[in-house]
Amino acid sequence: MTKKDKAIEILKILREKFGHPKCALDYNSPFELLVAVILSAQCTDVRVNIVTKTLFKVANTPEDFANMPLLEIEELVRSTGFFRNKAKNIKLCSEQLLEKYNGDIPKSMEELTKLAGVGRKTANVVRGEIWGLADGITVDTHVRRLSNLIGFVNIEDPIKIEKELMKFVPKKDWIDFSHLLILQGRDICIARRPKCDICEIKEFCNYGNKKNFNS
DNA sequence: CTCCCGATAT
DNA sequence: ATATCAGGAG
Repeated sequence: MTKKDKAIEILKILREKFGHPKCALDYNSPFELLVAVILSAQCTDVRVNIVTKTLFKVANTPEDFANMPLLEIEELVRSTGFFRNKAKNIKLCSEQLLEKYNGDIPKSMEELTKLAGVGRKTANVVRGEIWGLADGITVDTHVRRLSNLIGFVNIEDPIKIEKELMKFVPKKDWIDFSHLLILQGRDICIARRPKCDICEIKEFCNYGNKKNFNS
């Protein structure tokens, strides 16, 4: 079975399980999504949503953050971890958006990844969510883990993983592919304790096929 | 490569 | 106690 066939089968099974996948981060504007994704680095979406619920009542535009004292932003985002970096990046990114793009979010990958705190993963998420654009595949910690366990790749670098996945995952499925692997990663293929015994895509997974690492 | 870093599950 | 959570910058 080719990797492409495997990917298509997995997509089919996970679509039946999860339906049409959507971003788990709460937001009401492209800018709010951008901030939420910056905050989501090494932090659960559940935690990010708790923080942004309060944060966006205080500030939810580039102007708001550009004018807010850094220490105040730090306190508001503290519980997401890496809070000094994240606060600094959100403020700097807001200033960059105002200076270069009149407060709007640029569409291109190149422009997005030049913004403070915005790497390839964040840019992929924003582009896919806001405009349905995908000239890349979002590779986060879940996509990386599952791609290796399933046997799609045998590397750890997210950029290289993305390039490999793009070779055989049908382009029309790039956005859903990431969403669905992330959902399966949270639900079943948990890093600490994968529930291979009840995994719906076990038969397509190198790891789950070898042995039943259950409960 | 290292550093950033709090909350949570195990 | 320790690994892990929708990573990015220097």
